[in-house]
Amino acid sequence: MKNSIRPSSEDAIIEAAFTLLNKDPSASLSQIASLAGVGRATLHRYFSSREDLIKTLAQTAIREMDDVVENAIQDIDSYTEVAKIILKVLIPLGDRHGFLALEAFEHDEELKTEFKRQKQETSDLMEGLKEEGLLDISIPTSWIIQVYDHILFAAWESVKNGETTVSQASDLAWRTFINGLGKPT
Amino acid sequence: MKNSIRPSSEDAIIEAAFTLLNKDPSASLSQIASLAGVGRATLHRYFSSREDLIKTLAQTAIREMDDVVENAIQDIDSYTEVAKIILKVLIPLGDRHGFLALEAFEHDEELKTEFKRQKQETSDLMEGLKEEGLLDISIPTSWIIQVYDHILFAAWESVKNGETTVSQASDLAWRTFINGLGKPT
DNA sequence: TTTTCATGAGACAATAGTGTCTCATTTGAA
DNA sequence: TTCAAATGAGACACTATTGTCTCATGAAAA
Repeated sequence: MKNSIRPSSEDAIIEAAFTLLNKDPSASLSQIASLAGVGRATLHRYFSSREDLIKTLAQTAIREMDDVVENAIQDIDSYTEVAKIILKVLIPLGDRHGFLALEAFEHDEELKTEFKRQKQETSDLMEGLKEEGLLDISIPTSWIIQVYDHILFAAWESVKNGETTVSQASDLAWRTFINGLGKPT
Repeated sequence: MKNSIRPSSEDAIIEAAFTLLNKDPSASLSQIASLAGVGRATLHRYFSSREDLIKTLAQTAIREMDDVVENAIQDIDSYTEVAKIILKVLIPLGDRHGFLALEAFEHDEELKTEFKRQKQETSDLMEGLKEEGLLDISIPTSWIIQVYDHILFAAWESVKNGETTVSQASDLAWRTFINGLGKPT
C-alpha cells in the first residue's frame, strides 16, 4: 500500500499545471502553486524544478492517452473500428494535453522512447488499415500518419472554436480521413 | 525616394529573427542582434521592444504570403487550380513563418484584422470550390478550412522531416484534400 | 499527550532578459 | 576635408523567475 492514498497536494499541483499551462504555456510556478492552493515551497518539494514538473505532465499525458485508448478499444477487433474510435476519444484530450506540443523533449531519452512507441503503434494501426483494404497501399504510411494526426488536431480545434460538437467533429474527421486516403474506387 | 535603399540593419535584424525564432521561439534579443551582426542597442533603435519586433515579423509574414500567393495565381482563373497552387507555394514558407503560430496576437487589433481577412479569403476560395462542384456542399465550410490549413501544416512537417519533397507533399496534400472533402460519387 | 510530518510563509541569492542611456568611433554624404 | 547620422560597446536599473533554506504552525498518528 505504497500509493493507495495520495497526499492530494501532488495531484492538485498536476491538475493546476494542466489547466494553467494550456491557457498560458509560460505561466510561472508561483501561479501554478497558487491555483493548486499550495505554497511554492511545497511545489518544489514534489517537483525539484520546472523541467521535472513538465516531464511528469508529459508522462501523465502519455498514460492518460494510453488508458483512454485501451479502454475504448477493448472489445473491438477490426483496425477500422479501432482507428475510428481512437479519433473520437482523443479529441477531448486536446484541451488537457495540447500545450505539450509546444514543449521540447529532445533531451529526455525516456520520453523520446515513449513518443516513439506511440508513433509506432499508430504506424501499425495504419498498416492494419491498409491490410483491411481501407487505405490506398500506394500512399506512404508516413503521410497517412501525418494526416491522421493533423485531422485529429483539426477536429480538436473545430470543437474548441465552437464550430462543431465532439461527435460532429469526430464524424467529419473520420469521413475526411477515409475518403482522403482510401482505396481508389 | 524615401525607402529606396534600406539601411540593411533593419532587414538583417528581421532575417535573423525569422531564422532564430523558428529554431527557438524564446531566443533572446541579444541572440537575434548578434546573429544579425548588430549591437543590441541598434536593435532597440529599430524595434522599441520585443513585442514590436514580433509584430513586425507577423506583418512581414502576412505580406510575404499575400505576395507569393498573388504572384502564383496571376493567370489562373479556376478556383480549383488556385487552391491547388496555393497549397504548393505555401509549404516552403512554413520554415520561415511557423513560429508565429505559437505567438499570441489577441491584443493587437491591426493584426487580428489581417488574420481575419486571410481567413475570409480562404473561406471565399472554399465556397468557390463548392460552386465548381469540387467539394461536397453538405460539409461545413468551417471544417473545410480547418482541413485545408492542417493538411498544409502536415505537408510542411512531412517535408521538414525529410519524408517527402515539396512536390510530393504538395501532390499528396491536394489528393488527400480533394478526395477527403470531395463530392460523393 | 506527545511526536512526527507536511505545510505555508517568506527571506535569500543567483540568473536572465529587457529597456535606457552615454560615449567614442565609424561611415558616408556634402 | 568636414560634418552629421548611424553604430558598437557597455554600464545601469529594473523586473521576473527560479531554486534553496529556515522557521513556526497545525494536523494526524502513536
